[in-house]
Amino acid sequence: MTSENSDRGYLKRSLDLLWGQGERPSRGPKPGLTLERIAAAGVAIADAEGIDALSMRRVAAELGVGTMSLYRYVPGKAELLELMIDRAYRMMPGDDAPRDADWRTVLRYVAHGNWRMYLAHPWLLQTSLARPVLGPGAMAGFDYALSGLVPLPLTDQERLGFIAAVDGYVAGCARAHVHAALAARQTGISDEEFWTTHGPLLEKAMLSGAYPHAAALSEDTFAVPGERLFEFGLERLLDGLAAFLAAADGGTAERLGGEG
Amino acid sequence: MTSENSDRGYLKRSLDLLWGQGERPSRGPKPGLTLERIAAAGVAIADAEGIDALSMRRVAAELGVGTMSLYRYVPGKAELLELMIDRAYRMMPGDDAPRDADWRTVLRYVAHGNWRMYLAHPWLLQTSLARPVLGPGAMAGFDYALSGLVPLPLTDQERLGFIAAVDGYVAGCARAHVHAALAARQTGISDEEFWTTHGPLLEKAMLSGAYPHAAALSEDTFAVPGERLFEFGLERLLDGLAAFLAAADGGTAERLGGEG
DNA sequence: GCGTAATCGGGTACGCTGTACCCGGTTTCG
DNA sequence: CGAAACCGGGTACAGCGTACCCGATTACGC
Repeated sequence: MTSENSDRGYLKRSLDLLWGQGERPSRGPKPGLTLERIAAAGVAIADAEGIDALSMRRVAAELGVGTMSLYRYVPGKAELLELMIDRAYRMMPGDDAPRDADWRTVLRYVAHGNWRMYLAHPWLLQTSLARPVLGPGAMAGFDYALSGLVPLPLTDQERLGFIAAVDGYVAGCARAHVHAALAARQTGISDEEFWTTHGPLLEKAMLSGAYPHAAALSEDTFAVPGERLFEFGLERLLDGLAAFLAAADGGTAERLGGEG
Repeated sequence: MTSENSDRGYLKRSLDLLWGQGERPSRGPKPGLTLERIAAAGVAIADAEGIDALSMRRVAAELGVGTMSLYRYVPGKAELLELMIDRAYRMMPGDDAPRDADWRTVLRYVAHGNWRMYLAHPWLLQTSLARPVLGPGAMAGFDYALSGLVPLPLTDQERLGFIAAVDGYVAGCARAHVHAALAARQTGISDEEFWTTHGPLLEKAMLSGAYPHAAALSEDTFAVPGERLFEFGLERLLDGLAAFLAAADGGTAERLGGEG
């Protein structure tokens, strides 16, 4: 992963790729590949075998071309990853997205949709992007979330605040959840097996008295599924946003930004 | 990054390292290094030069030893990373942590502390762990957060829900913020420069009509600093948790788990 | 119609990575 | 005082991203 990319043209090329600005030159043979096919192949590999299995050689092999041919379409692996990410973003909003619904329904859908997206493409949370991807897929998701907030008496900065809060919460929760799920797959050790094997060691640490509050927890505390934990916090967050809305309506809220 | 670790002893060794279970054997020369020094060197490199600069050779060079000597102390790079992560976690809770404070003060401190931690060690959010680290540092932070929730009339699962919600939110927000900050450093392009250079392209996309709500946003919408966005959402989340607390007290809440 | 410029496909090679394997020197026990 | 156990680390290998280069292919200008 070459993230030390000091080429100043890097970003421009990357955005051009994302937004399909490259027009075919007139001369020369026709390209045998498309960005679509390359990105799709990358996503398929990352989904099936994990992000570590993604290499330029592997993608090229999947497409039945020479490794260096990929560089005719993509400046480097970083840009390929950005294409893959924006492609994954395209599943939001889905066909089942509620339209013209109230803000809470929309944000809840966005949260659940992103959650599903992260579970379907765990590598989304394992990548270390140089800059958050600003491609068509990401824009569509953002615009949809925004559509639910337009009728509300908020400033634009507050609307962004609502979306950033939900997106941040989902990404953080999904990260924790996905890491736990990947662990089971990669090590071949299930959660139960993990606890039966290593419970004693951790229990010894508990009994040391260094973590009195954790030691006092009931046994089934960690038995709650990650998804349920996610839902619980999500509803709390939405409640908090609702409370802000009420306070803003009543004039008692500390507002964010000028008039929207 | 070798994450395809199918060795079933991997986890055990890793936890043993984290909890310092390895007793010195009687025979043979004394080790010239310690896990502490190795982890500290790794953290120093990752902080200063980014996670991509972290390699076994680089760490060994930093310590003035041969590359392979590290493998006398650490089974592999993955375990080194776990040591580094738990070491970073140790800064939470800090010396300024409020003790015996109300739950909101404690959770707010946890959130801000984790935020500071992620900004100080951005690589924490770029790592793809096999399993969330369960070392002494992480436990101490968890126990502290828990301490603020003990007096509340909640089930243990709800207490976990509170902490998971805050931790998740902070991690997600910090991830977005850190990626943006790293981008500026790595590409040498400031945020302003980015927008002046690539604003036109994105503006063209806006004017396409595909993103009507985003296009209608006022110009200063994205001018709000990431930290302020973080604070805004955090207070909303804490408000939502407070609302749940009130509802639980009033018996109108949908509870999580059995009796705590 | 044809020379030529431009582009595509991709082979070779370089410097980097994690780490398996092995050997020699050092320490301590029986 | 052997012998067992352990430390340090050199060598080597497979795999990575990609710089550089060259032959084949295409379409434009004349």
